Amino acid sequence: MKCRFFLLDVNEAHDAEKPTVRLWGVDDEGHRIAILATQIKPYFYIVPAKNVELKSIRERLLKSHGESIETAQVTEEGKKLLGQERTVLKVTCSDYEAVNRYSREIPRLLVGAQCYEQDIRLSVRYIIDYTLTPCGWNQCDVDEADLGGLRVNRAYVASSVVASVRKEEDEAPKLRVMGFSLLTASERGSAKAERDPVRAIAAVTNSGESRTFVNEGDNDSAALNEFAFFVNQFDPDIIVGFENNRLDWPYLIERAKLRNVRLNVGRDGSDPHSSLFGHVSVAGRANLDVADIAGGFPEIKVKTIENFAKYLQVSSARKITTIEEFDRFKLWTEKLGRERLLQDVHLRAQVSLELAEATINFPMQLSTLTGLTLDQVVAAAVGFRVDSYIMREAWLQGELIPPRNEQPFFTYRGAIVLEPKTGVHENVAVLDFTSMYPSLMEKYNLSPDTFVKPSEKALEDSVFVIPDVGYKFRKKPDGFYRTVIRALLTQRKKVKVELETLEEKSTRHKVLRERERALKIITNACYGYAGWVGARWYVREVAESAAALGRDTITKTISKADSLELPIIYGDTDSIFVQNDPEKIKELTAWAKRELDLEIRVAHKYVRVLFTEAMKRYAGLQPDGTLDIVGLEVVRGDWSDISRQVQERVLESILLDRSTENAVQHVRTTIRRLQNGEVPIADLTIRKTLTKPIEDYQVRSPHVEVAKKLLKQGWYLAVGDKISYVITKGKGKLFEKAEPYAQVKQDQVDVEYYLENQVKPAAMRILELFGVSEKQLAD
DNA sequence: GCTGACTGCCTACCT
DNA sequence: ACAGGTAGGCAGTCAGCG
Repeated sequence: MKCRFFLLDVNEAHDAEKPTVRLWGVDDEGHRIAILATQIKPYFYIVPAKNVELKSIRERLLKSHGESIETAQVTEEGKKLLGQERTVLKVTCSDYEAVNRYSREIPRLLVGAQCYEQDIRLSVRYIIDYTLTPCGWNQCDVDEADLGGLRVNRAYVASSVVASVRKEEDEAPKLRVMGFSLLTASERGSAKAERDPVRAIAAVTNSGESRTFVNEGDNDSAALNEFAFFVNQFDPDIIVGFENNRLDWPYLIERAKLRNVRLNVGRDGSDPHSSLFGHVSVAGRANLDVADIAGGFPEIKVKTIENFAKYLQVSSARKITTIEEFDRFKLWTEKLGRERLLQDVHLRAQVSLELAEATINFPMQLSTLTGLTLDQVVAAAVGFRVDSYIMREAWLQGELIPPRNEQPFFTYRGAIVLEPKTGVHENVAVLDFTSMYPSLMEKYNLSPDTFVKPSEKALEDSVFVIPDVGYKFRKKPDGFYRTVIRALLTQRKKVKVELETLEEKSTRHKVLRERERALKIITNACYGYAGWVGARWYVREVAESAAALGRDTITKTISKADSLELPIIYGDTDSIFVQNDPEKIKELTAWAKRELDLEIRVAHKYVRVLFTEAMKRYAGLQPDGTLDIVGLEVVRGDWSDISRQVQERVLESILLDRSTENAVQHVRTTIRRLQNGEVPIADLTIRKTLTKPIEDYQVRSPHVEVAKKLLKQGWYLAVGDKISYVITKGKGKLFEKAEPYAQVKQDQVDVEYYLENQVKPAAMRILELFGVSEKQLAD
């Protein structure tokens, strides 16, 4: 029989006798299903040195591995190695161990031979080889099988190879989603799993169920058991939480281990386990961390669940309040406090669920596009998303997938940034080259397989010579990156065309909008990927050439604008800010299309725009009356709110009201409030991220010293955490006066510091352009 | 012993 | 753990200084 299913998760069955890939999903009728596929066996390729007789290799190989002839099968296959057609040996093994054993021995056994694709896991292999569509519909012939302990409605054995059903318009089935959140509290510092029991676990489902498993005493076994039972009973397809990968799951796993409780919430009965991209994986389900999704919203500076909820305006957003970790234990010991905590943990689960539902379309499209499962694609960094996407492309083209190997790293010259014309400019247009780097890579065929090594000879006419760096790339045939980028650009164009024809509210429009975003993200990351040492297709010269062509492009464009007498105010990488002169802009755009074969679009229009002397920092008034603030303190997460607010008001006064006087007045008022102790501590807090382990820091800086203090007090801190501190009165260096913000009282604040090093500099950065002196602020 | 110029570390930003 | 380019704060060093 045929089974058509929406693919949610893929893993390997380690308990099976032979290598088995398990596909988890939801079928046409809404049944949760598992398909066991044993058609595929682990394999790898051997690329022998050139001019070596393959037959003899094959025989030598089988002879030297006498004991394993039965376990390996060697066949010849035509593949490409960086575009070069090669006949290679495919070694199919009975298990992984054999893959590892043979692929390690082969270079010793056969001089000059190299192994490929031995690092690709079977589950990945399956998705690639059969072009499966995660978060999409797939089908295959199946035979019904015994459930064998799997927690699904139907288990099957695949009797044919699984294939994706290319019907991307099809909606996802109705999926069961569960949000959860953990409450912990400790008498001193952060709760530690080895010491402090779970206080409560809240779970909320998208079918309206809501449970909170409370543990009042020291023994949390019951709460853990009940939670695991509830998960299995509700049987979610998607599990979400906020920072659940980093905090909730590891804590639960550790407590379960201590209490000897099974957290067997996987659909195969397994426990959650840490997985490939530093996330926690639950077999057969997609466990997602909403914090990872929040990471894709750079406009949210401090990635808390509260901020994310407010930003997206999910329905429970206004109910959510912040309870400091500092206050939690005390609240837990009080009756009312405990009620509040329980309400809070429930709300967090609820908000996680709402946030996931509001944002999940994009990761789903990204999953379909890249071939990573939903949980993986959410957890994976950009580089690995591109990696996954192009591995599939490589396989489709018969190109061998190179390993991810360690290599030396050199930086190279990047983009050009222009010195801005300082001051206020009226009526300005920002012109952008659309997808400049990928377009240049495509146009000049920049690719590892077309790159002409300095030692190689090439006919002058047959190559592109890259300006400035002098690298050469063959014009023919199409390079690997060219085919990849072309495919991405074409797909995106197609999606855009279809979007035009759709109702904005239709489901398909929503899906395609996210699909277009996914295509855009992957396309634009190709340049960075090519220059990333971790990339499988890393060739520095490719990225370096793209950067050089970018500089050439923007330089030529500036010359052209000059010759058109179109004044340029500023420019960065692939954009130039010019006087909004539609006629001349039209001419420039036409020139770019004709001479450079690149598209320029008007990305922004500013009624007025203000530049300080610095690059990458400006503020513009948009036609709709809102300010677009770039690079300045207002948009930086490491300045106190009071300085950001004052600078924003200054910019508003100047750009919107055109009144320096109002700006100055506002600064004076703020200074007075500060001096009177009327500015709350929260607005004085400075946040900085810990970017490495404490012991790796070479200097003593405020946030590092505060982090040390917190660690000493027993708080749990990890790389990536934001340290919030306030500068207090006292003697010495700033790092000696910085204190954890939750522990500072109003009268301890070093008002002088906030005046001289926060508020005044932020305000003066703008005001000094208008001849305002610092003295005038004090009046 | 203090001051100011300068350097390097560090974070967060821009395209 | 996609790239390089840039701003700007703070700590620390060191020359110069009656």
